[in-house]
Amino acid sequence: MPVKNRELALAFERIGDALEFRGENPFKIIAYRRAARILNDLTEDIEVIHAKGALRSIPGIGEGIAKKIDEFLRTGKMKKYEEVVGDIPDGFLELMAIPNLGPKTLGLANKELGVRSLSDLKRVILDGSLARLPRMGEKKVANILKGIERFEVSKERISLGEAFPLVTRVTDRLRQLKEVHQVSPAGSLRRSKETVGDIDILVSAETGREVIRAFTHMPEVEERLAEGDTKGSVVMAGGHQVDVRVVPENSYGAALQYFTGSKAHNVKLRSMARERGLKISEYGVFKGERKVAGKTEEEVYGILNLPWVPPELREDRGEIEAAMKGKLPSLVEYVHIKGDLHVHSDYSDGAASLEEIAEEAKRLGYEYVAICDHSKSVRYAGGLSEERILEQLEHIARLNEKIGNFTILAGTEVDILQNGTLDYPDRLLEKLDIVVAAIHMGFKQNCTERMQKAMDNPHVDVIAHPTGRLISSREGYQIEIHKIIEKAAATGTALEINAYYDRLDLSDVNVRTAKEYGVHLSIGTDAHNLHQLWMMKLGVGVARRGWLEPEDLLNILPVDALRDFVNVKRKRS
DNA sequence: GCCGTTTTCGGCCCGACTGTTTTCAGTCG
Repeated sequence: MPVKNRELALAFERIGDALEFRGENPFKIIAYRRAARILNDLTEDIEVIHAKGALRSIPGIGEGIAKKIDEFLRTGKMKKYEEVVGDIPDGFLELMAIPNLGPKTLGLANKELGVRSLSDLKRVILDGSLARLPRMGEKKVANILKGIERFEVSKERISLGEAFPLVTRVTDRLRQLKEVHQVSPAGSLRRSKETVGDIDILVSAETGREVIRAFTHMPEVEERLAEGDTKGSVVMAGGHQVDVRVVPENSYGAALQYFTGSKAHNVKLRSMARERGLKISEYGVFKGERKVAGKTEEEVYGILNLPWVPPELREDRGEIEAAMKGKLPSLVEYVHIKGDLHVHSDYSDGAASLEEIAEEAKRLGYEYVAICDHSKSVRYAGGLSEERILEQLEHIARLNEKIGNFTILAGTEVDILQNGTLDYPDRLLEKLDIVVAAIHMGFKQNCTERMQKAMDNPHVDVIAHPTGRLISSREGYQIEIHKIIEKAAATGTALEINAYYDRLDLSDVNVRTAKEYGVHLSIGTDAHNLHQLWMMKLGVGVARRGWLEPEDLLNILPVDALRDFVNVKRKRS
């Protein structure tokens, strides 16, 4: 994300928090938070938009916020920020993330008891003074204390790749119950968001009690938080919360729509409904007292004259406007994928042999798989010497003759060195079917220029994990992603959607920007063993969140067309 | 603070749950 987009988003987020804490007009708070979200989601650099004088053309950015953006970009400061956030102690606003403790209570504790930090808060709980404030009591304070415990141990959101297998186990189990009609994950997991908060699962059934009981008594359940007739909530082994809700068949669609979110998408949908004299809730769409839709999601969208919107698009990033105009993209699907374009074998640091990988890829229904082991400088990952990769090349050729109806593509994940040259010479690269290039060392050293230089090489077909981020632990290279995308467009180089669960790099928003620049994308799992090949599904999720249609992806090409793509760039020079 | 084929002012999504209340405020999703 462009650096100013991020800084402005953070500033508006903080202003929103501060205003909430100060008990300001809630709609003003929403406006700031909306602006923060818009800046996070923006595919363009806000400085570019500012230079064009087009700030006000962004929906959700009005006169006030446009002025503040302008002030910040010109002077590096924002008066409003200093005013409302300036004198609040560091870390105080974060206390609003404590479950069961909201701005009102925090504000009260601050005003009446001088609470300014987490340790202050604990003190006024323990000495009983918080419980004596108006509308407070023993139980409320006990809940806040529980919230603090969760806050302190809170593993933040878990990654999609960890949540996915967990939710599949639960939904498979629920489907076996005779009371159950339909089962679906909901929430951010259904939207394929890269991280997931609590895991929500929706069930339609005639009676809820037995379903909930079966769920809360699954062997993996560590703690039961709630166990009613329509809702069950547990902590699973590993500390992740999972909620199951049971609804009757005739409101399943409305409930699924509701619990899938995102919040911003739903808010917009509801406000559209209101303009038409309709009311949407998780029970259905109502005209006065009369229920007019709710059995399926298609019905809910249909009553607003909209086509069904794929869950991955439901982020209020223009999908509702596109749906109104009949311009929703027809998104790529997992069944379109003909091969995995980034897999490691036991030649470098992977666990599986070429034979095993080919067999498994074939079983998954692919037509090809690209073996992209590390190059010689990446010692810690068993990078291949030039002799060794030539051996591998011959090995692949022999296997391809043996296997019918399937192609192993000889590739490499060649390192982009500190000076921007590649770790193998061109005379070697030209022997390979596909060349994926990546940075693994010197994350802070002019990465933008190095990648640009690499893309100028006619043999480089794909840039792997272009930002280098690790979701759980690392920010990524210091790069200007827009320059990378522009260069990819100019040189006919594809950018990777690395589907490894902790990477998902490029991210959804960057994928969408790349598409807008006409860049092709390539999904690779970066799998280091057979089991990890399933993560292609995560990559497809990111592609769909980036609005990709089949033709935007290399992976949907038959093998000959894929070779054509490679040759076009090689012949250019 | 944003926004407008009913509005440039007066709205802004909706409901459940909980705990504190004697009619409702706060928090959550």
